[in-house]
Amino acid sequence: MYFCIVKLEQAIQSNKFKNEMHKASLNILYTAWWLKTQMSKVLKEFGLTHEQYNVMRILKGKYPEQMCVKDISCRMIEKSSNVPRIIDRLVLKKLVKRADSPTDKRETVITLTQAGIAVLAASTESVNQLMEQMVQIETQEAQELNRLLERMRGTEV
Amino acid sequence: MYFCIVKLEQAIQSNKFKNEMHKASLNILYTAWWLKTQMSKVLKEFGLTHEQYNVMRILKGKYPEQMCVKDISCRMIEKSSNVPRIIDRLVLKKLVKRADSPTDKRETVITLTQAGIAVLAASTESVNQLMEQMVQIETQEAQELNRLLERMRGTEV
DNA sequence: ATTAAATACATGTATATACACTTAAATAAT
DNA sequence: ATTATTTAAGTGTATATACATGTATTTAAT
Repeated sequence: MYFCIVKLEQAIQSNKFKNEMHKASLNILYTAWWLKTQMSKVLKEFGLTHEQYNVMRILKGKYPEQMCVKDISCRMIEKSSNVPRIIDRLVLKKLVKRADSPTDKRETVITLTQAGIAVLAASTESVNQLMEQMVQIETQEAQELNRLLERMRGTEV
Repeated sequence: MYFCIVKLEQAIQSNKFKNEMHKASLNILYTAWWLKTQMSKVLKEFGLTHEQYNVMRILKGKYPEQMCVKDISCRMIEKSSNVPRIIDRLVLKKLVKRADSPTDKRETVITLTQAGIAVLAASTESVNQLMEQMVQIETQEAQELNRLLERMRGTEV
């Protein structure tokens, strides 16, 4: 049982921020890293990486429908992920299966296997448990966080 | 000139969130990816990756003092970054120089070169410019965002 | 003083990211 | 109908991440 580093200043050993906005950017990057690291620890017990888990969750969202690679890609959190190769590894572990599309010969269609569904269910339970004990902010605070993040991204570029 | 995707639901083509907390986690991960992607576009013009830039900024914080690899590592946003190899690439580009430590033979000490300082200054200006036009939230909102992120991480595990 | 433990860094491997390029197939244009 | 364009997926390369291991050196313990 330990306390994680709360303050960004401690985490990156710096307090030289240009302004609150700059600090917020670094805070978001650090928090994302922290979230991924915590989750990866749990997923590792199931032999999964964060990205493999993400692909499986996306497939679950449409199950038992099949999904083509493009449809998975556009739902990924990190858009530049190389989905074909993530699928390669899931196929090797027999957690998903890949087949040629009947309607479009360019496409391949992917589905979870029964093993995949089982592993996903078990790992999701562990991840949810972790999240509940790790992150204890109120619903209202989470809402405000969502509002601010979307406001942050919502600017003309 | 285009508008970026504001809503998480659009960005990842899903509205199936367990709760606001779950949505906030995904929102943080997506926003971090978005920030890194935008910044990387700018840094690419200077031949830098996001991580190489981070190492150079850390070195700048102590300049003209030299820093050992460990001191750089513990200041990285992503703690699991492999700093020796990031430095390898910066050395090849002659943006930093590496020398044996006079006090501890296990250590190597790193400093920015004059070229490194110039490239860092120019790229930082571009990054700041991008940030200013990209992210237009109020100081007060940024403060609230910082508070919420640190509250989110500030839980016993 | 010698040995044991800890530390700093480097190296190795698997996976992921970022992005350019290739190939085959589908769609649009003529 | 033929050609051109676009699209879907896969491949290749450089870099980064995550983590285990190796090696030299320093510090602590005896």
